[in-house]
Amino acid sequence: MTTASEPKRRGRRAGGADTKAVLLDAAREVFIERGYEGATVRAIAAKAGVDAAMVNHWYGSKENLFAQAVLKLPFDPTELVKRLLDGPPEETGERIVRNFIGVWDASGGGPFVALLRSVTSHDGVATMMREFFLNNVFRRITEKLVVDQAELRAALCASQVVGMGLTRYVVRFEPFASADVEVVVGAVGPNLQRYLTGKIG
Amino acid sequence: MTTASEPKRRGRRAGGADTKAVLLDAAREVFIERGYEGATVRAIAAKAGVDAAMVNHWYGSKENLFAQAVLKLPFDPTELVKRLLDGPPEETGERIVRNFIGVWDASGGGPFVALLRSVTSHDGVATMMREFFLNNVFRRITEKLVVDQAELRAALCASQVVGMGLTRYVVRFEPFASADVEVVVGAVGPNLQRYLTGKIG
DNA sequence: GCCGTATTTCATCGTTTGTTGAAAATTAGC
DNA sequence: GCTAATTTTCAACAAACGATGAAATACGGC
Repeated sequence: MTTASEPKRRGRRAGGADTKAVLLDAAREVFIERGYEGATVRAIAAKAGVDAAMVNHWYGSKENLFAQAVLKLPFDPTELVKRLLDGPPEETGERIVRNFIGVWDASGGGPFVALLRSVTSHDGVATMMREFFLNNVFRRITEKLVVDQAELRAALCASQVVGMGLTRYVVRFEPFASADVEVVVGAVGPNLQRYLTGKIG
Repeated sequence: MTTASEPKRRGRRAGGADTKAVLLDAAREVFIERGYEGATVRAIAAKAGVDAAMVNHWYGSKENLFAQAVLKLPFDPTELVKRLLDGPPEETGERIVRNFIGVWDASGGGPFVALLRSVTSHDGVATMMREFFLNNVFRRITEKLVVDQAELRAALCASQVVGMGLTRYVVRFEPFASADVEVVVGAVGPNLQRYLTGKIG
């Protein structure tokens, strides 16, 4: 068996860097930049400074590497929802915008762009986005707010939030893409709030 | 010269169908379904029922075929803008939603999905989306409405509209994806209207 | 019916893709 | 220092890609 679930590290390379981790970081970068199909195993290995065969040695396949590097959530959605619900209910929309833009901006929009860039070429990315945005985040929020049409409201919020990400990080509609966080909060927040607690009929 | 800008049709094949046009339709379908990189010249030719070499014979390259089949607008933006502005200004948001959803639904979301599926793998798609949504549509609308922050308002509208498309056709957030057009109009229209003429500061 | 051109077919080229297995290099345990 | 396990390198594989050019076919003009 060479798939190496958890190496017992008998040998180690000169640089001392952990190849498996370096490979994961490089993979994340390249997947973000080029999407699943656009990212080649050789390009990932090159960015990591190792041989291409290391990918299959440490992760078995490109597919599995993608799952580890991109598909796996880097944080706990429960914590995020708690933060979004913490405060006046009538300001939930603004908090949602502030949080998402804040997190995404901090990483240059990376994780979101990675998902979107691969939503075409990799089965399961769309499912994963549904799972996250709808079931793990917005559905839980509309649940707590006790409103009618909870599912539709959640989907509406998701539509505005992913649209925000698409606009700001991928297609880059100016001046929205470069606008200050608080400008976006002031603009989008109230609309999100209407989706959450307003009249949508 | 064999690139055939406008063939003088000396010869014709048994079926009588115009290969160039058949190829264009097949290309549009496959590009929509698999994106630029995912769509192979051979798959397009197969769907058109012709040899793969026909692609290069009639269009020179896969690149050019993509431009002809997907990148080229199938309609006049000016006409669309006129339609969107025709009516009470306070209902512009609703008209925008009704029009876009109407057009997209009629084609199963095809054109929009094609753009989004290829926004990763083909240079110029993002530029083309900016050109269309911002400069050709929403920027012209906010211009006519004579409002402050016209650029930002246009970008905000674009963010909601592309988010709508992404949600309804690509990631398919339910129940939004299957909702009746008028439900979407009632839900999203007012938000779009606020982006157009409301207070966004 | 012949000729020239347009169209189509076919075989094939040169790359690039993910993946594999054997050999080489490196390190820990003793 | 020897051994065994691990990690890395290297060469190569089969498959699929876009593209090309020559040969074969179909058809209108005459």
